[in-house]
Amino acid sequence: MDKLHATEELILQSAMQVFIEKGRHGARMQEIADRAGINKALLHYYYRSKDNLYATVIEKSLGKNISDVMKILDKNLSVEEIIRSFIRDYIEILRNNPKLPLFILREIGEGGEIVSSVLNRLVQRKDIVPRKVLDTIQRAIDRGEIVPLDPRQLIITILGACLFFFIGEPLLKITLLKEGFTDRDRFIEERKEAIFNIIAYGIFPGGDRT
Amino acid sequence: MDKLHATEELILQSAMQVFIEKGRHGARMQEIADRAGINKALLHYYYRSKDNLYATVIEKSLGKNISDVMKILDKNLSVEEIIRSFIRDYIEILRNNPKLPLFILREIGEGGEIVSSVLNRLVQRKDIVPRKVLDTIQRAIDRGEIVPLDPRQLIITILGACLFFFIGEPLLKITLLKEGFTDRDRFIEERKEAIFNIIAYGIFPGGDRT
DNA sequence: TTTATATTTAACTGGATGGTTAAACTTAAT
DNA sequence: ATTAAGTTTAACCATCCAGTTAAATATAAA
Repeated sequence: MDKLHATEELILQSAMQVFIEKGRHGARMQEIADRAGINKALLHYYYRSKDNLYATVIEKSLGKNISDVMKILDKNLSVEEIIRSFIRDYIEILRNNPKLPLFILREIGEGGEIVSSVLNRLVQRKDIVPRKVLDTIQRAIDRGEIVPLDPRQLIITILGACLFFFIGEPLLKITLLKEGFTDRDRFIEERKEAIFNIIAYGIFPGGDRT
Repeated sequence: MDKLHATEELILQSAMQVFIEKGRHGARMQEIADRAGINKALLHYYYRSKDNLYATVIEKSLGKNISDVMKILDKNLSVEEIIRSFIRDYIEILRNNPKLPLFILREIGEGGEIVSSVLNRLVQRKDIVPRKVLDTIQRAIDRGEIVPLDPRQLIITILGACLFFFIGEPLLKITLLKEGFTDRDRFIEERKEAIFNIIAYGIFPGGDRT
């Protein structure tokens, strides 16, 4: 990376960290500068304003997040393989960036002009509807390979199942996981299997549908 | 309600709204006062400081959230009935307070001293591990009524499945639900059935386990 | 009516923040 | 070596914010 973009990128990474930790209004430009090991004036040299920096961070992290999900979902595989690999790969991504999803959900949930224009720009720039996987699921339903259901309900359910451990972890640790939670990595690994098995086969053995 | 507590409660409700919308650092005391229809000095008369008000809001909303979940989970029912009623009731609660969970997850994810001490106080004050439902599930597993799995994995999966639509809605609306999402209430109702059926029976018909 | 408490007003304050500036310094390219 | 661009420093500034204050007013209770 050339020097010009190195500093720009360094600032962006530092800003992302601080915004993730402190939120948009809690983050301080001086702190971002300290984190990046530069002086504050340089933040403005490169990004002009706090809002601009924030918008760039939102755009970057959102783009990456959606891209991650789409990449995993849009594969030429059977539904079973898509679900299995999605759960496995997405949880791996979440394990490596546990704080990013909550940051994104939080900022988008909060709304505001900056977020809105980032979202609008994103939508204008490319189609982010996961059409392929929706079709794949629907075709599998038509062929009787999976039960009739709205593919979107299925995907939302899987997303939520994968995400929740990571976005709710501090709370889970004082409630559900307060006792006997000794190996986080193992629990996450088990999570991959557990989610897939529940989604695929449910929890009632050989159960009939009602 | 007596007058003394009416103002105190009014301030608290207004503060909760504003904190939910703007976050801790984005919320302004003047705005909270405006929302409550009082003058700003009265905020300090009743709650002494912004931090104190925030801590009270966190404690209140967290307490309610955990209480909601625990109340639904800790019933004397079969596993099937617990899951069915949990999904139904929890989604109803979420429908009526769509912004609260994300607020809580966000603030806890952000951490900080205030949140930590609220969490500590909460933990000291009472046991918030949902023991009963964990036992119920484990006993059903032992009896072969449901497949062997870690009860905590199951509960986390169900929580995530119920929550995600609500916390991720703005993002889902430009991605997965961009097209054909015309009746939100209907979608939410369908969600109850979809989640239950997926959890209970999975998506592969009469599927064998792997 | 008096007393006590709750509420308001309007102005103020100290500190923090995002942003700016000019000059100096450093680094990279020619 | 010179020039151009990137970076730093240190100070500054206007604005905003949480919090304060004294006095006045309103409301509730006795």
